[in-house]
Amino acid sequence: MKAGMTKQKNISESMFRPLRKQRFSDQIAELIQKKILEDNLEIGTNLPSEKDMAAEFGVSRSVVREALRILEMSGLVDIRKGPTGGIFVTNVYHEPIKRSLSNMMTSGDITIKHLFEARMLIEPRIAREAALHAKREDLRKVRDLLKDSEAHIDDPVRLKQNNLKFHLLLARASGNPVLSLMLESVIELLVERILDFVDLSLERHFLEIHQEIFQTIADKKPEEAEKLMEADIQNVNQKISDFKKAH
Amino acid sequence: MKAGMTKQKNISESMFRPLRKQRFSDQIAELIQKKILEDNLEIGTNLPSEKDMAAEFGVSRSVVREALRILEMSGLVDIRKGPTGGIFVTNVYHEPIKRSLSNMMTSGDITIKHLFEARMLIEPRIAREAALHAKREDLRKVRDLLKDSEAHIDDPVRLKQNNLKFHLLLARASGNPVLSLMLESVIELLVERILDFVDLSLERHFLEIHQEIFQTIADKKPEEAEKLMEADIQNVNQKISDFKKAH
DNA sequence: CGGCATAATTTGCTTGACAGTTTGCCGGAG
DNA sequence: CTCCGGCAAACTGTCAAGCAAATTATGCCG
Repeated sequence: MKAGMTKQKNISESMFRPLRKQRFSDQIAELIQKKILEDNLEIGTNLPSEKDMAAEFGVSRSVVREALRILEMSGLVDIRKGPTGGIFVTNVYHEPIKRSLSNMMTSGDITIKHLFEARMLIEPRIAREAALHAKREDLRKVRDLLKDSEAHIDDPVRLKQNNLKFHLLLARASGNPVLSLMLESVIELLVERILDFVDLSLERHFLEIHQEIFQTIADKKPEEAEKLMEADIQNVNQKISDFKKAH
Repeated sequence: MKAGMTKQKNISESMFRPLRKQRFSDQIAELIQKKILEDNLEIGTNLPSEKDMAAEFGVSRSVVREALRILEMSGLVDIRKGPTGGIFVTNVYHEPIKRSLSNMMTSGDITIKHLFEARMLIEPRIAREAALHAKREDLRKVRDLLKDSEAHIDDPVRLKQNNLKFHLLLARASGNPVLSLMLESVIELLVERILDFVDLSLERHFLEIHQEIFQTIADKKPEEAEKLMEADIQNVNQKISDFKKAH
């Protein structure tokens, strides 16, 4: 258990060490990644099988498999078994972020409160940006979602799903994928960890608020959208606290 | 190992699909991860070798190796060869996030502008929170850093490094690791992609601004810290634009 | 005591084989 | 003709054993 050298941080030292030879698996992961990203391969594109790639790159299957674990964790590929199986392009860039946050929760570095604070910072801004930049297509999607909720007003589970989707759609509509990415990760983690267990009876109320928010966005009123969203999240936050106290 | 059962995401769909059997490598990655996080193993702790783990878990080395690629990408372990080598605990939670953002840049989904917008949203808030919550220890670190900069006022490379560090230290001092994590990822990516090539002569000026900001934080003036930080980033942003136009 | 070859340890990679899963195909029964 | 069952095929998943490469400790020798 001798400690043994942590990673170096400052340049003067790192000038001479980091010529560390890269593993084949890392290099190949990078090549495949480059192919996917630079060629903008569509989601669902079928890449060659492990065996074929191994042959193409001139390495063993193990190396390719390790590379695939890397790409999988990066949210770039999806792997399925069987004759129609293989390696498929995907993109779930927020998964790695969710994992990092989740890990920090497990180790006790962050709490739900921190996540809510982050959400409280990002989401009102997103509402604002959405009011400014939402495209017609974005608005249509949100409108359809709200209509679906109205049509299933007595199905609280569906309402809850839709209410979550509302926030994700707005994030996409904000026009800044960086904020969208961060918000998605935070929200999905919150849902997994607590929101999933909260009283369903509130969802109908949330829907009403969402309709209000949508209106201000459709009307391109950034200030009001921002404020309403702030109130909405504060509201959810409050319900959660109540809920936690009651249990 | 019949169970399988991955994590489910939404209730209605997950009812029928996700009984996908998990790979050994995934399960083992999870076990090791749990060990690291829940036992709060210190950074640098030496885990058993591949061979030993394979024996302990009763699987082949290939499986363990794939698990290690997963943990490596999650920023949880660091692997070195040789007699003093092995598998060491680390924690670079922001690396996966940086990778995701980097991938999105490569595929053209985001631009530098988006990153700056995110930074513009997060960092003034961080300055504010730092003014409110910074511990004495945090302040000391920042003070030391600024002193080091003064002592090397004629070494622009060092100044640049320190100026970057200033932002990271402040993020840590904010008391919210979620915001800190996000900011670190964004800033480091910006540095890698562009800030590294910008005129060094400006660094001395940035140092002065940082000193001002530090003063407001030490004096616990959140409003002013927030404003100064906003101006600082706007300033950097401006310099970058100028620089890009000139090249 | 210092320097240098050597051994030991650990990761990195290869090969070949077989198991498990999922789908398409084909043939026979109704 | 259609439906059903089982077989074959095409993948990924796992194992085993061994060698290569890197890196450090060891111990010999001058």
